Amino acid sequence: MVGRANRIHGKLYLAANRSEPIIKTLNMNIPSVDEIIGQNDQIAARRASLEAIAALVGNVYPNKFVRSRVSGGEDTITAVKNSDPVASAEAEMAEIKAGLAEGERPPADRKEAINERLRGVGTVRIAGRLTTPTRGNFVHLTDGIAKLQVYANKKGPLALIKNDGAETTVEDGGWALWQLLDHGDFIGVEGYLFMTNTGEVSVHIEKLQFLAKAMLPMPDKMHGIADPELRRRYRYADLIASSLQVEHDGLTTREVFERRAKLIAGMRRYLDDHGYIEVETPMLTPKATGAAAKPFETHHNALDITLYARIAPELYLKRLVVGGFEKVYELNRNFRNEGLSQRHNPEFTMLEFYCAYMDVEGMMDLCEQMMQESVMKATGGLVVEYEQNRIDFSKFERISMRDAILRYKPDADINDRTMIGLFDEFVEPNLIQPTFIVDFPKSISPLSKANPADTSIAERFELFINGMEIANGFSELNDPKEQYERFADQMKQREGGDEEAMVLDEDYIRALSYGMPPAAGIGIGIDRLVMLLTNKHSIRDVILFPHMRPERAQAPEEHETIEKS
RNA sequence: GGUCCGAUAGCUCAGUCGGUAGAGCAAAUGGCUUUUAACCAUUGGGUCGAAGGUUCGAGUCCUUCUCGGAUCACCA
Repeated sequence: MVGRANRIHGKLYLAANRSEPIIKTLNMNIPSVDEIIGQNDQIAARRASLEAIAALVGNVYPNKFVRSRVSGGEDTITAVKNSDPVASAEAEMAEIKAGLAEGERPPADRKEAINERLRGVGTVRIAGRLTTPTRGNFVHLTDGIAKLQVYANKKGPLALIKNDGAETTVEDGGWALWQLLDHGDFIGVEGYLFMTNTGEVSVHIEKLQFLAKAMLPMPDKMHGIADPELRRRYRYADLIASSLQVEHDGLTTREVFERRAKLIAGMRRYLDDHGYIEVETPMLTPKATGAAAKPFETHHNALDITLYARIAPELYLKRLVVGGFEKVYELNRNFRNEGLSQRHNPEFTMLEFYCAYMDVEGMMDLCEQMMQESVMKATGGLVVEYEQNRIDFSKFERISMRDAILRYKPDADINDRTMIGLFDEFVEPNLIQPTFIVDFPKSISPLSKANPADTSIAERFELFINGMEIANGFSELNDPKEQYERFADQMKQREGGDEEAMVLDEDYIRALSYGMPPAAGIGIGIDRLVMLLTNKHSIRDVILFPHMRPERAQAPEEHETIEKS
């Protein structure tokens, strides 16, 4: 411990003499240099606790703790908390207490009957993080999902599990360890279940083992981490705060990402069940194409070529349709070298899928059905509250871009050039409920088939919800000659200064020349959909580790070298 | 990049008209040991984001800078 501290001290000594710490603390429980070298009283106290625990138990970072089985499964805190004996005991106690006056104790015989049943469960072995400060003899442990109260009795038999090398031995003295524990430490306990007077099932600890130390103070249990930057930058601490927090509005950070996982699982399930095959196409590509966006550039040393992080998997997936994958999807990241905003992260997750022999109408039907099923799986319903709106996924409107503009701006002068501008300004913010906008101008849809009835219009749709573009799909252009001409047109715009016009991909033209069946495809922005389902207003709140400015020192010397953007 | 708002104890925040730096929680010490958001008592903890200016005196007023948030423009 001392050696480690000295090393840190030596390494950072120069920085410590500057006016500012090299690790920016920003009002958070993250150590500055002073704190790392031990001048912060709270960290110093934890170090002292660690050393005292080491003297007591030996190895303070043991390699494992085997959680026994209560009813077939592993004894996680969640499993115990949700098990039938615990749930029914708490329900019965709640019923008893409902019939009692304020402060009145439950009848001893009824409580004893409950305890009798709880003892029948036998010994439980659970492990977790201490979520409440260790005053008194009750604390809560959490596995990140559920909390379970544990109880240590000073007088009762309370054994200490020591961790000496590979050996674990059991001795008296658990109370001595109990008194050294800090908020946030990990412990494992063995004991029996009992009912407290206040109606909470707890574990009466018979054996106590120390499992890991929290050297930094835990985030505030009432407020969590309030600063959005710190929540995103120190996501691990934010997630801990999720499990500690007593009161919160809406979903905790953990719940947001659980919901995200459910949505994605629901979409995979839907596509797998409908005969789609999941594929992975290159993320590092020689051409950044398939969408209108600026790419990230990198360099492959051995080949000595420039590669681009993909901006869309579209053209690769359609090559697979050419190759005979009639139903294919990819669910992964795309990268666009553009500004950051509430709705834009440099890397974002998109689901793209393609279905042979289908057109744009069929794709809209499919999109609607898939979204409904996966929204239902993620949230348990089809209506979500977002800001002041109630968004109803049970019906998706379809309206042409022209009609939508006329609805909100009846006197609009609509032509190919003005259409998109009018749409963005007057229509988009009004599209709160799920709405498919159809009949896009062909000129801005270079990969899309034209409508046979009106060749100036593309068979393309975009799905809008709460004023955000969520999905984009079309009948895929499969005429190689026309596709070549559309690319050529894009390249002309590019030369005219439009950096985001699409790049010609000759190999894709070759692929189409082998023949691609009629097909429809779609891309769905997963992050934005998650925002809607979790009532989050920033994309950074639905991405675990969103991109941030690098954390750095504020030392004056370094300011001069920082690029002004 | 433009505009607006913000930065005070480890955390969440007060700080009036410019006049000795505050609370709750967290921490330490002692007490208590079936508690329920955070048991009771005591104690420690601050270069008020940085630099400069006005003033007898600046957390407070002015300028510049840093960092963050909101918003606008491009983008999914």
